[in-house]
Amino acid sequence: MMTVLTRKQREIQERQQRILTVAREMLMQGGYLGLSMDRIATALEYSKGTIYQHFACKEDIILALVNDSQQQRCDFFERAATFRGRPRERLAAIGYASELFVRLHPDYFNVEQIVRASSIWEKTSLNGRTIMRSCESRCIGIVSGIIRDGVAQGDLTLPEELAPEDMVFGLWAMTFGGYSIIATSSSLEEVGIREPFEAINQNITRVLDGYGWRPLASEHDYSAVLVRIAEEIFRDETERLQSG
Amino acid sequence: MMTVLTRKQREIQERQQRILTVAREMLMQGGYLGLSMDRIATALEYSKGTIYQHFACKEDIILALVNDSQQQRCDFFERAATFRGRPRERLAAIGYASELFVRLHPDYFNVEQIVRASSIWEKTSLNGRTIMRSCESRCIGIVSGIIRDGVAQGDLTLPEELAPEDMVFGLWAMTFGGYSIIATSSSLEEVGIREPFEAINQNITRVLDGYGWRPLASEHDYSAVLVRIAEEIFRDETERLQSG
DNA sequence: TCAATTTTTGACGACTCGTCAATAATGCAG
DNA sequence: CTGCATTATTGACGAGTCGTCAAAAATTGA
Repeated sequence: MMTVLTRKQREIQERQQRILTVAREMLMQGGYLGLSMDRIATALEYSKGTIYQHFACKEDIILALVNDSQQQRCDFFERAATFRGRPRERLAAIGYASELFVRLHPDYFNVEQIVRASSIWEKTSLNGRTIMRSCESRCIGIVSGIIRDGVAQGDLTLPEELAPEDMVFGLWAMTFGGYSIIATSSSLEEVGIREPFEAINQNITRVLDGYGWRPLASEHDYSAVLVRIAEEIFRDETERLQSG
Repeated sequence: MMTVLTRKQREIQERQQRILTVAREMLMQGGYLGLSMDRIATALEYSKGTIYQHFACKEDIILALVNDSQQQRCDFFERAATFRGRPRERLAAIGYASELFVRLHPDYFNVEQIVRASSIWEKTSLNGRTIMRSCESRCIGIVSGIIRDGVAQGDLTLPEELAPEDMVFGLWAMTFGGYSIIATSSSLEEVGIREPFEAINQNITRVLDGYGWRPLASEHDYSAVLVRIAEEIFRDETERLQSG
């Protein structure tokens, strides 16, 4: 597809990006209520009507922001799944990807929570919703695929009544819940939770051990594996994180 | 404290309740955006000013709703913790309380998510926030207490670097995340998650097994324990659930 | 009974969002 | 280059929102 864009089209694309950039800033600053179409227009020195040419409503802008990040997470997951190793090691790579993602997008879970809550979802366009759903189910598919590999290789046995997807749901719930709480709670320290990220990792390890997924954490040096994952799969991102 | 309320004071208290009732309805109907102070006033046939005599802002009404439920959950947890049995059985009682609560308040996690997201929190009054925080930390305290009992009785060993609170955080993340996803996702079935509640229970069991908390799920008939919990601690609520 | 106090009211200002006729810019054909 | 057709941009507008506050009504108590 060798489409050559006209100058106008390029301008429009660029403007779309600028809208999202300033919108993200406003959202971080003042949450859902801090994001205002008028203020976006003023900030970019366009009229409101022009902004509405790009997005049908405020909520669609927010969803676009979520989807931008969501897509990056999907990519992270896909790359993580290519790690060469036993299934549980590959799942560790997913875990690494997950944490990397949340550290690179510290605000993401705030925004996802906005979309999920408060009747925002209902106002978004079908298109945006479809993108979000497809990202979600791709991520689920990647993880459940690894679980199936684990079963196939004999490292893991699931009870009959439990589908791999049910196991994914547990991991999903723990990470989504954990990161959301971290993003929205001001005072975890006060209730005795000093290192929430580390706590999530620990607890996820326990889930997998609880399923008896070999090799267990006690049988294998997973921290060494994580070092390899960081180097082999996420070299650039890891560096970006350490320097930023 | 033998305070006798005047007729007026009783009226006011009653009105407060009615405000919350109609607000809850609106919130369920149309989310954050569906809740309007003008409409509350119209619905109750008072003027807006009178509503503002009860709550300083829209957000405080929402927080009051959350706190109402939150307090009930605290009570559930406290009652659950009184179950006579080994620590892990008492934790199972907490799990039962948790599920009972979410089933009795199917909308609660929607509302909690609204409060956590979208800059609502910042607008709430100090008073309401304090109540919510105190409920939260009471719940955490109850669970971490049970964990400490488990350690004390030799049923459970925690790694040195892990505080009981970190373990609580894992359970909290899984339940909060799971219930929130359930409350806000329309299409779990489509991605292969058929019985999300059951899946959460299963996964929590795995976490505890992963910590090696005796007796393990395989060594003990916890479903029989749950029957006892339902009968001995939550007889009324369980019935209400089955008939409602 | 009547003045002091409390409660209630709803018009008001300041902001939103999203629309849409009118205006400006651009593309294109002759 | 000119003049028409198409596309893009504008911002005033309607409909709602929240929260305030002087004025009106109700209640209290002496």
